[in-house]
Amino acid sequence: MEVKLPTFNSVFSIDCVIFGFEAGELKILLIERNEEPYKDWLALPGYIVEQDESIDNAAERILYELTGLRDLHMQQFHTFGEVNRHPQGRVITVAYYALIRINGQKELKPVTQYAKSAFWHPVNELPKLAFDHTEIFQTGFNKLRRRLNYQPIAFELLPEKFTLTQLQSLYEAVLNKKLDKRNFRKKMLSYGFLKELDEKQKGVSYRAAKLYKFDRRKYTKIFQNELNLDS
Amino acid sequence: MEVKLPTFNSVFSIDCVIFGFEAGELKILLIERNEEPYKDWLALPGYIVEQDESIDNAAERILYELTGLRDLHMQQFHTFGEVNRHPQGRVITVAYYALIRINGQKELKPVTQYAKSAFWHPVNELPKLAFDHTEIFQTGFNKLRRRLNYQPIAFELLPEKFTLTQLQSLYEAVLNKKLDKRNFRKKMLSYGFLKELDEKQKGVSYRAAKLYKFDRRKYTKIFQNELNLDS
DNA sequence: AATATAGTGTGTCAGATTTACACCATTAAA
DNA sequence: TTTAATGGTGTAAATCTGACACACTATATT
Repeated sequence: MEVKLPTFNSVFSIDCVIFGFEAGELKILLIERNEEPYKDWLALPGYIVEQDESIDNAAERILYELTGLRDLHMQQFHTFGEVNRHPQGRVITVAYYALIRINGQKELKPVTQYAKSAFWHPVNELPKLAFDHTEIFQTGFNKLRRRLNYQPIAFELLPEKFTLTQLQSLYEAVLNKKLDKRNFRKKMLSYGFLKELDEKQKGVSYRAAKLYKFDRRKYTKIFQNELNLDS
Repeated sequence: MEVKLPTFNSVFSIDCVIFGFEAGELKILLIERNEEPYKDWLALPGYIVEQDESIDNAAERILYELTGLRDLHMQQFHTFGEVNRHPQGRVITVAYYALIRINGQKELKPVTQYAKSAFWHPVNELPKLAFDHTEIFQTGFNKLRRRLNYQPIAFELLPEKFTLTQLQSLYEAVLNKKLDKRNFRKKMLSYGFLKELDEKQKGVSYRAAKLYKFDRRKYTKIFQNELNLDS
């Protein structure tokens, strides 16, 4: 027996909180909207999910269309479903987050006309955002903080080769507190998944620091036995 | 300028993973479906969200209609959005979880005809469930495990007055491993939010254990300064 | 009354982890 | 050569964790 699903005018969307780290500051990706409602406002990159794509795929597509960025590892973190969160009807949105190295070269260029531009903005002093995007951002930021403590996500925000000071300042930016240099280094190195390179920092006008990189293979070897309770 | 939202035949639903603890065993609430598809199968309590209710409200309503339970503190934990997770069309579902004291008296009685019955089932040896509900359950169970370590959720599963042994066996059931009795007690008591009562267990044929209760006021006082990163 | 049964309740020590804390080294620029 | 800026390092105290065993108490059984 076939039973038909009820047909409602319900719309699903995706919104993305994309974190980057640049010049010692944590930033997120914003777009300038080119569509009503909230035309000309700043907003998180987000749009409507199509009928025939999974929400994970939708997240990737939408981010690409609005910013030109691809192949990020995005994870959903919360779904926002208040009745009046969208002025034009019922829209439930699934929020995703991702981390990315901000790369001077990589241009941010919307592929659709729904956004006028896309750009990085420091997470401190965020302007007012469209819809309930300020709340969505805040929830995502909390998630990021929490995950920083038990997942190797910091390395996705840094260049491939980085100094311990850069790593520490990233932790400090995300957690919003000062850490002790010696203790921080001792602990990070004790994990055993940082690989010390034979290279040093270049172009600084003071003693150059050693460069390290994150050894993902070692990381998984070390932590393969721990339950993955992340889902 | 008014812009109309596109109209898709998208359907939203809620599914609930409700945990209870009884006779030393962790259980979840299942229903027997009375509707196609998957008529007569066992499933998590779940149904479709209405146009004019928030998803949080929908979760409460749906659980009530299918099981007769009300006023649980439910929290969403994941949204499942694969294209073909529902055989009759596109249905995206937001999964919620909650913890509850299983109370002998409290009867489980569906209010709607969509379920034939509702009952508790041990989380070990779960039968095959309808749709992707096995995966939803598994994700929720992982979430529960993780939260047990940093949130005072164990107490929602126990009677108001409980013994330390009961508390320990709950932890053991959720984490699925044996804990050391002396260390467990030392640690729990050291937090300072367990209130020792002047009462003892009754009706046991061996030395009666002291009863404790969870002092939520003390708990919040102790942990008020810690960042609440739970959202 | 004696005994069996079943679970309660308790302390210590070793090892690991966390925290606090200050100074010399190196490089480039002035 | 001096200054400015950051890199890099060790130790000791305090705290936390994990391993480990036995006497106590209440009831039921004989």
